[in-house]
Amino acid sequence: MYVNVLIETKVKSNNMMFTYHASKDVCDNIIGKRVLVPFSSRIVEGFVIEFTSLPTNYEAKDILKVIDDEPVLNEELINIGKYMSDKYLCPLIYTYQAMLPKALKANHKVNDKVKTLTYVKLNPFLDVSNVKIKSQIEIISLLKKNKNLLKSDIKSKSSLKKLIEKGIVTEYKKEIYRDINATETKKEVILTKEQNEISSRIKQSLGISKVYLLYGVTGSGKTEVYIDVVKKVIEQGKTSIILVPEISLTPQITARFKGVFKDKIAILHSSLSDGERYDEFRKIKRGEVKVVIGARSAIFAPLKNIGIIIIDEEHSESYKQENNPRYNTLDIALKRSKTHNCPVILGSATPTIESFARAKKGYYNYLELCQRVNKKPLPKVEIVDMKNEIRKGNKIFSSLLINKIEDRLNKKEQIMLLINRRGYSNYLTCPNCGYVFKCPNCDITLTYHKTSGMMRCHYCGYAEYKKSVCPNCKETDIRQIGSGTEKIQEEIKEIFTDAKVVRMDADTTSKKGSHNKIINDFNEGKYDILVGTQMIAKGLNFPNVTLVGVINGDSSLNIPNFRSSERTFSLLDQVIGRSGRALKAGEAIIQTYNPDHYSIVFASKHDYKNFFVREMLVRKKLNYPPYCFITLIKISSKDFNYGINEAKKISMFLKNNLSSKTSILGPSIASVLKINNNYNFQVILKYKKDDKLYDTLNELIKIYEGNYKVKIELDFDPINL
DNA sequence: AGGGCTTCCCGA
DNA sequence: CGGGAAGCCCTC
Repeated sequence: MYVNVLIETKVKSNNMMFTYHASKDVCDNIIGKRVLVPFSSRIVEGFVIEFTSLPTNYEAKDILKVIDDEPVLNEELINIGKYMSDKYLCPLIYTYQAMLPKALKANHKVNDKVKTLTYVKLNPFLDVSNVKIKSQIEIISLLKKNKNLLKSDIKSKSSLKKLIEKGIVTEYKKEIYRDINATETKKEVILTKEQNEISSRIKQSLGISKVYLLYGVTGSGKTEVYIDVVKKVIEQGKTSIILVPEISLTPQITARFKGVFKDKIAILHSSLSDGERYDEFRKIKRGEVKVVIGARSAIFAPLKNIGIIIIDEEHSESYKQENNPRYNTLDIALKRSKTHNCPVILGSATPTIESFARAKKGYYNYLELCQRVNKKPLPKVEIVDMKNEIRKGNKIFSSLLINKIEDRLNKKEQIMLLINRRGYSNYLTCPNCGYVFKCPNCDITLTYHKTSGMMRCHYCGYAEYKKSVCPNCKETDIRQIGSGTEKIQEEIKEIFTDAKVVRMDADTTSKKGSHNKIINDFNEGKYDILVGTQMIAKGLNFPNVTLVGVINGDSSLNIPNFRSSERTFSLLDQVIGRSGRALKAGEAIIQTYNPDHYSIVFASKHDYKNFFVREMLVRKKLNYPPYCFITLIKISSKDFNYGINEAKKISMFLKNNLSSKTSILGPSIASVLKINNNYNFQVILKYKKDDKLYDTLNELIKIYEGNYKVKIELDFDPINL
C-alpha cells in the first residue's frame, strides 16, 4: 500500500505531500498516525493523511517506523485541516501542528510522554517456601495480603530487587493521568425565570446546526445557562465544547464547571505542562470525558458526537490566532457545527460589532439576558477629565479617585486599578537633546522595568540595563515618560503607606501558578488593592471589590485601528463590571483626556446598544466591517528598499487581477515598521464579495514561494491593521 | 535542513 | 577559461 505523508518542510504548494510505501503489517488503521520517513539525507516525522496509488515516475521509499498505536488525527480533524488550509491559504502541516498538544505534534523527536506507575505482584507459579531471608519473607507476606503494590511503597529496595531477579516477584507498569489538581466549587444552580427561558430555547434546538448570539449584561448569569444546557446535552449522550478566553480561564470559572461535571470534564488551559495537556487530550480522544473547557485551541478537541459548542466572551480577540494558521475560532466552530448538527452559542456582554449586526440581520438567532441575577444595579460610574487634574497638579491620580480609594481602605473594602501598560514607564528620554531609547532590532521604544532595572522591548524581548547617561549628549537627567503597572503600584504605596498592593500583569504571572496565587490571595483579602493590565478586567469575581479605577481610559483609544473604539468600550465595560459583584454596591471611576468620546460615555452608562448604533455609523461612513471584509497582506524583508519595491509590485498585481469593486489600499508601512530587524509593509484589501480573491491570492503565493528575500503572509479578518 | 548543482564573478 | 563562492532547488 502507498500513503501520502505530510511533513514539515518548505514545499511548492501549501499542501504538498510525499508518497511512501507502507508494508502490510503497518497499513491497518494507519491514516492519522505519525510516521518516520527518509527524506533527502535525513529522517523526518510526518502525518499519514491518505492512501494513494503506486507512483509511476519515481520510486516510493519505505516508511521506517510507525510512531503511534492509535491515530493522532481522526477523519474529522484531517478534514478540518484541509478546510483551514483552503480558507486561510496556509500550509496544511501548520493546521495539524496547531490542533495537537506538543507531545503529539510531528516534531522530529519522538518521546513517549505517557506517565506510568510501577507495581509489583507475586508470581503465582513459583514456590516461595525456600526463601529464608527475613526481609524477603516480609515482602512476600505483604504481597500475599495485598495482591498489587506500588513498587515505591516497599521499603527494602535491595531485597525486592533480589526477589525480582529470582522471578518470584514481577513488576509491571500501569498508565496514569497527571493530576491537574483542579479544585471544585459546589454551588446549587437555580435558574431565574429569564435564564430558564433562554436555556429552554437553546435546548429545543439541540440537534440543529445554528448560531445563537446570547447578549447578557454583566452579572446576568450566562454561565448558569451554559451549565444547564450542557447537562441536557450529556443526558442526550452527547458531548460539549466550552471555549473561554485564556485570560478568564481562571480557577474561579473552571472550579464551577468541575463542581458540576466532576470527572466528565477535561480542562485545557495554557498553564498546563506539556504532559498534563497530553493527558487531558488522551482522555478526550478515548471518550472518557463528555465536556471540554478550554481556550481557543480547544475547538479542535477530538470529541465525538458533539451536542453543543459554546464560545463565551465571544468578542475576545484571543479567538483569533495571530500566527500561522491565522484561524478564527468561529470558522472552525461553524464547520464542526455542520458536521455534528449542533448549535453554536456566542455569549457576551459586549459582542463584536460584526456579531451583533449579524444577529440584528437575522443571520444569528438573538437571545438576551437583561436582568442581573443579584438584582443589584450596575456600578455607578464617574468620568474624570484629566486635563483639569493636570492643571491642579495631579499627574496620575485624580483627587476624586484618591478620595474614593481612601474611603474603601477605611471601610476594609477592596479596590482594582486598571492601567493598560506593563512595566514602569512607557519610554525613557533625554530632556536635553530629545533622544529616546529604542530597541536596536525594532522600531519601538524600550519600556523601563524598575523591578529588574532593565529596559525591555515588548515586541522582540530585547533587554538591556537602564542607562543613566544619554548616549547622544551625555546628559545624566534621563526622564521616564508615561506610567505602567509598576509605577502605579509604587505611587499607590507612597500615598497609602499602610495599604497592601499587589500587581498582576504579564511580568508577575509568567511563573506557573503565580496567576492563581495572586487571584486567591486577593480574594482572601491578603491585599487591599489590585493593580493590573487588562488581565484583571475579565471573568474575575471578587465579592469585596467595590471600587474600580481606570487610570488611563484612553490608552486603547489612541491606537490607529478601526476597532479601537470597540476595544475601549469592551475593556471599560468589563472592568467596570468587576465592581460590586456581591452584596455591596459598586462604583467605578474612569480617568481620561477624552471625556466626551462616545465609547467612554456609553461605557460609563453601560449602554451597549447605543454604542453599537453609534459605532455602526462610523463603520458605514469609513467602509469597515461589518460593511465589508478585510484581508491584510503582510510583506516583510530585511532590506527596506527591496521590501517596499516588492510591496508596490504586489499592490499593482492585485489591482490588475482583483475585481474592480475591491479596494486595494497601500502599500503602506505596517503599524510597526521594524520588528526583529525585519521591515514590515502591508496592503489592505476591502471587499464585499470578490470571486477572483482566492485565485489571485493563490497566484500571489506562488509567485513569492522560493523568494527568501521577502516574506508574504495573508491575514483574513485581521484584528490588527 | 542540507547537499548538490548551476550561476556568476573575478583574475589571468 | 578556471576556480571559488553564492544562490537555488529538491527532497517521495
